[in-house]
Amino acid sequence: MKDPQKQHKEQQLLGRQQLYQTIAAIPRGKVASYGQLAALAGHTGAARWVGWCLRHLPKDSSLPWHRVITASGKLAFPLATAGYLRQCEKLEQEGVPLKNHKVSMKLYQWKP
DNA sequence: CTGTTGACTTAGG
DNA sequence: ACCTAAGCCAACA
Repeated sequence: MKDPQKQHKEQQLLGRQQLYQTIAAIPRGKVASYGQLAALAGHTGAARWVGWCLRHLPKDSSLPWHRVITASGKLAFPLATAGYLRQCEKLEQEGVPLKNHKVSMKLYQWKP
């Protein structure tokens, strides 16, 4: 049995690690919103922090960052940007269709 | 320690 | 459905 304080310390030290682990757990063909991931990683309300982390993600990261979209079902990138196009491509590749630049959260949102 | 930033979210209009 | 304003949290300078 670990000390509660130590566990809390570990939770803090985890930080991005926990978030990355959560993102990696998103199954293929499903998507999750920033706020949802933040909450699952133990940082409720830190949706913008999730965005910050992804922005600082190593270029060679194997994380399925393309499965992370906004709560409204739209991609977080502005249209006609390289990031937007890449994410769109990967999502369709995994069987997640985009209707008029939007994903149907009702059908494709990951529910753990 | 204070201020700024951002691949966000929600509530109103 | 689209736009705006305010709220939110962690990392950084």
